[in-house]
Amino acid sequence: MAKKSSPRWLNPREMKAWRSYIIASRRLLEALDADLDGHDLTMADYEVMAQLSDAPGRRMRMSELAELAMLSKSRLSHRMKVMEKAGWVRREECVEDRRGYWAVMTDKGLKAIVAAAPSHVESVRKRLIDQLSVKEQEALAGIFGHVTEELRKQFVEESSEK
Amino acid sequence: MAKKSSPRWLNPREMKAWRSYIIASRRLLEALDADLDGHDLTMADYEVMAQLSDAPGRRMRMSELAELAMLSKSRLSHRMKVMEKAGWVRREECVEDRRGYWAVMTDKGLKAIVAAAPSHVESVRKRLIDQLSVKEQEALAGIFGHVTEELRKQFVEESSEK
DNA sequence: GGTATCTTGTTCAACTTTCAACTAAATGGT
DNA sequence: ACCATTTAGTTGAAAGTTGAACAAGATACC
Repeated sequence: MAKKSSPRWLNPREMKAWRSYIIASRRLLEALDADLDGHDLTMADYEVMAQLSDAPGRRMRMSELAELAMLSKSRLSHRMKVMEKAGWVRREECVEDRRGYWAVMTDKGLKAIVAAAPSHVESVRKRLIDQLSVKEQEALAGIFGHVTEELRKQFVEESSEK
Repeated sequence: MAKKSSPRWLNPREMKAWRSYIIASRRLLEALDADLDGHDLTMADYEVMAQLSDAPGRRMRMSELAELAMLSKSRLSHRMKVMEKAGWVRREECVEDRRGYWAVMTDKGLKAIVAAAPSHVESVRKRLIDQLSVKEQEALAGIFGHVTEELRKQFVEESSEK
């Protein structure tokens, strides 16, 4: 953990890459969230609903849903309570594992996500995807595919060291 | 606003670009925040401190700081209260504009950011920058520089259309 | 100078997220 | 069968964020 060598500051090219990325990402997320406002959804809730709508029987175990939507169990639990109150989802006890629950999307929930999806996709296009050439789309996928993989490796390493 | 045409769903290439990006971004932010944990900083607070440390006299008006750090005035106000309690910043009344305040970084605050910076930069390198070739760094800067610009344009358009 | 409007920054209340504690059920070893 | 450990999921309190409302000072126009 100790730092012996002097810090390797970012050179101008590296700095530009990093700052461009971080600034655009925040603005992009802001814009996408704002675009979803009319549908009473945040990006996080949208992700939950989208995953659920894709699952067989439109149902998924809470843990798996949390995993896919990249939320903590606790956070998902709280959000589910809200969405349940809105009538979009329902929780069912799980027979195979009596500790667990199924998150089940209701018809009303399906209607909500189906209503929101086209405008969300349009928003993703307008704010990002349609701004990029095919080459750039491929570069984006390449860069971040690689980054994800590397983060996973690093996570495993860090978990095992001590 | 009305949607006449059927939604233009993302094709596989577009989908891959979008998903890779959004997933990696969330994981990356998580990792960077976790790396800052030891210094009692979040990315948002780090940004505030970094901007302030760069400003002439290590002081900046609240509004400008909020702008640069991409926080709402309200949010900055709350964070400042916390950081003030930690002794990292101080607020001074502004003589030229009596409505306003200066956010001023204290020596203790400077020490804190100077202590955190090398490990944060190392973290940005390890998680992102050092994973990329020069070409990829340039692609990243190009893509997101362009995206930022476009978002700004769109924002102006949307503000003016009633 | 008077007054309408805009800007600065804070505050309060509602809401969201995090973190640690907890219940209960499953798993695994002996 | 027993007990320790792990896993699923929820809860409640604390911390963080948002957005509207607000006070007070600046600006602009007549």
